[in-house]
Amino acid sequence: MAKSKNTEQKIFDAATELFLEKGVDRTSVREIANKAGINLALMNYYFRSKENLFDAIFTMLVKKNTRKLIKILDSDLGLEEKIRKYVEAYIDMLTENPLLVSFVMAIVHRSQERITQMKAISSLYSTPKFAQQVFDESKKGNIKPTSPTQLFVDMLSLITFPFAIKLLIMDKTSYDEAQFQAFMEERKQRIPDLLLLSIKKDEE
Amino acid sequence: MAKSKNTEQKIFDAATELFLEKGVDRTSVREIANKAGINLALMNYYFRSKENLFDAIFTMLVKKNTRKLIKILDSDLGLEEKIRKYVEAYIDMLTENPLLVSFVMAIVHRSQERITQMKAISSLYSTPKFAQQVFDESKKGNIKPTSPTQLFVDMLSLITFPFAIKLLIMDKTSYDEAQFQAFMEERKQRIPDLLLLSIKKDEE
DNA sequence: TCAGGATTTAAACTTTGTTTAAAACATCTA
DNA sequence: TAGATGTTTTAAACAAAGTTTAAATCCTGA
Repeated sequence: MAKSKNTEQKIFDAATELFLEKGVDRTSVREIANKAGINLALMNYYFRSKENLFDAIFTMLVKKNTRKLIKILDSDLGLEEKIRKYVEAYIDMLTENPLLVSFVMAIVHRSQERITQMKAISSLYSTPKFAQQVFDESKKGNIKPTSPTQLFVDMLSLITFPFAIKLLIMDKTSYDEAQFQAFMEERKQRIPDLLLLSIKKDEE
Repeated sequence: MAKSKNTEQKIFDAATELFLEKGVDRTSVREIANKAGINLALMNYYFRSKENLFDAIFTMLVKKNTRKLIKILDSDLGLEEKIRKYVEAYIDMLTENPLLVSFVMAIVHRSQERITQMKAISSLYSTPKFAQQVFDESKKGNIKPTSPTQLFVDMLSLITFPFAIKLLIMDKTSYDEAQFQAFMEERKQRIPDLLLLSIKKDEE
């Protein structure tokens, strides 16, 4: 068990590094074996397949980087502050881990079916507390009657999609890296403002 | 040239059908050759590679399906009506062509670099007229001072991203296909309302 | 008509991920 | 301690994929 754990870990670490560096598709199993200093077949021995290895790594990365987001969503903060904190933390997270974006895109694109089975993803998008909160505030008349699902999808879309089309935006606007950062920084204000405005009760 | 055009077209058509049906990755070149009734090597003769063939098909599909969208964006409609029409047409388009979504995701994921070079995509997201309009209305004081880019990115995100995470949404909400349709139908109202609210001048 | 370019073919090549079967190693029990 | 048993590692082969090659065939224009 001692040495085996070691080998498994070596594969996991080497693959993580390579996947992040060059993307999953452009990383071959032989390369992983090389970098880990192990025999080619061991990858299939420990992880059943490359796809499986990717899942394991992806789950780890998501778990590691989204704890904070889930905590915010499940906290007792008021709706406004919760949304502001969530948007900011999410944008920070994707800015610091640009590869998570492409990983998510990889999943979304390559195996929509599988994405719903991944617990890490699943828990990230499970929002009972947030939904309840929106529901309660609607009922109490503090905000407009609002579908929690629509609101949450709005929020996710506004946060995530711009990262997915980052190069397109940079191309169209001639932004450099720093300007794109500033663009996303601006969105930390803009998105909550937009969302809060949309649920704000009409003055009567 | 007569027969050749024919062969090229046969490859193109067979590949289009297969790509749409099973996705690019799950379609092999041999399958395409089979379906087209041609020799395996002809695919590489006419299109330099499978990747290239995909690009050609993708460009065709985008062109074919986005003419209407571009027309709306370049029209002389007022900002409000333009946004409403655009959102509706875009959602209709993605609803009718679910595969365009996964095609876009495939591109976004697999070759961000290349996406900016694709003229079809590029023209879809080139919005000088819309930007000018937002700029003018801002200046005239008809709407809040608004960054056209931010507004356009908001709009695209709110329209497109939900399709990308469709299965996730269906899973979380236990929607069936029809309910998801209704969900997107609702967004045809919701998204313009949201966007217009965000640019509406504060009453003083 | 026939020379030369375009098209088509069969076959092979390269690189993937994966599997196999035997060897090496470790561990536990009689 | 010796041997059996299960785990880990190895080298080799496999199948499927995209691509390339080189020869054969077809077509066209002088």
